[in-house]
Amino acid sequence: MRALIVEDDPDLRRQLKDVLDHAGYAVDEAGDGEEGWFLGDTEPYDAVVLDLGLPRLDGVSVLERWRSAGKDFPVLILTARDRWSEKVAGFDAGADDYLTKPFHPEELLARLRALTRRAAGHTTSTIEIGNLSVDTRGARVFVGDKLVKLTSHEFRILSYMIHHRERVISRTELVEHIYDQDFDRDSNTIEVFVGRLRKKIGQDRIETVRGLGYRLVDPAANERARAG
Amino acid sequence: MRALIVEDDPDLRRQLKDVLDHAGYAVDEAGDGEEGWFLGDTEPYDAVVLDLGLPRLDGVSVLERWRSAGKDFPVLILTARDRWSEKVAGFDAGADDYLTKPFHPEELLARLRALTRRAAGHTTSTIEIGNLSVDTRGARVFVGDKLVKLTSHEFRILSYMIHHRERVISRTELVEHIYDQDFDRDSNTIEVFVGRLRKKIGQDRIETVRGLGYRLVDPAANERARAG
DNA sequence: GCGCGCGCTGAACATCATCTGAACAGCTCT
DNA sequence: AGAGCTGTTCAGATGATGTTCAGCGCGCGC
Repeated sequence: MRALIVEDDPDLRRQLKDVLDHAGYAVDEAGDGEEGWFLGDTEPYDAVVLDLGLPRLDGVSVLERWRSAGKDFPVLILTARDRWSEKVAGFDAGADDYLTKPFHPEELLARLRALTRRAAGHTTSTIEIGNLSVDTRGARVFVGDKLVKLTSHEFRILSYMIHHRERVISRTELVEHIYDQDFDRDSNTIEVFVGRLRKKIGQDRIETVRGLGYRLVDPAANERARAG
Repeated sequence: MRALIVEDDPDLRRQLKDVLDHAGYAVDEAGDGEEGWFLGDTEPYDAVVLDLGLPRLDGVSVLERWRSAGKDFPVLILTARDRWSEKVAGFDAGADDYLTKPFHPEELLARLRALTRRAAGHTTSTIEIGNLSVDTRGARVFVGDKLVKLTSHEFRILSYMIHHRERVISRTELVEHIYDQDFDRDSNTIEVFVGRLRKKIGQDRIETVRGLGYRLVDPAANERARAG
């Protein structure tokens, strides 16, 4: 974890650095707003501790510049004054947390932990096979860069297949996962859907294994390894 | 946005509810730890305000149970006492922010905004998609540079959608986050609102994904690459 | 090579989700 | 109480979507 401290009071800055150092952060320091802004704009920090009263460029402005430049690291704001209106301004400029001096080192660390913990919780939701990519949250499918419109059931089937890639999936397995309990067992609905899917995403992306079911494959990788 | 208040003092609870109501949240209330835990375990909240001193089950325990059950909504902790050791315990139990009584309503709102904003992966209080920009603080919406007047619920829906941009949002998800506990589940209110929204911000900005729900998109970016 | 069945496909059909306009109800402000 | 705004309900229209069906191609076992 890499942290930036922007604080003009040398004593407090030193104290902050000690605390963060001790907690295992790699710490950079800045003594005024300009320097702080530059560092934050340049280096990839995991957390920033920012004083509001700063020479050369005040804290809220620094924060606004970062945010409008797309920087999204968590920022914890410090101030000596306990004025709620300033806190509100800080929050709306994009701060994630706030601490009033004097504070207890343990509390600063706890807040930083909370911030970095939450910032880490971003996961992707698109699965790819070859140049076919399925965005499971957005319910969208791309072939290359081209958006393909699928109906609800088509998407469910493709989604299930791509979650079990390179495996043969039987018709009944599909039926059981697409529909609830009772569904007419002999019906060729699945075949119709697979047919429509093939038309939309490309014929060679879904292989049919006669007597067993279907398999989703990467057509480009087919030439490479062919066993039987 | 839907919020839960867990607070045993009836006066303070009423005051909190008023503040959040007025800010456009759909608010549920709980008077003790057990009830609060149950609601948080059952309903999908976007933010929780949790008192630490509670009858039946104390706040830290409630929070710990939620977190170990995988609940990841942002939690803001309240306490009358200014004891930092309790704050630290709260943070390490999984709290995202902390406020000491007495507090200024504006500050509570600012902190909640910061929490929900970050939980959705955004850093500033105005969120844009294409030339549509939503100021979550001022509750104002612009198409290009033209101000659009939205009613309270229209704004709530658009606000929730833009916090979860490029994702399909089901009708029930919308209902659960726009309204509090008791609401007639089958009603086409949402459809009516979406229709009115489309009339105000442009037809092609809200796609309907049949059988799944709606998706807020940038109509200009139809051919462009995908997001993660 | 031959026939059997499995799987494919196009079109027709039925259904269901969603949209839309309008009316109604509730609240606030004067 | 009345006017205006907002949220909710309702019913009919509409079109996309799921399902069925019948005919055909073709691989597979014999």
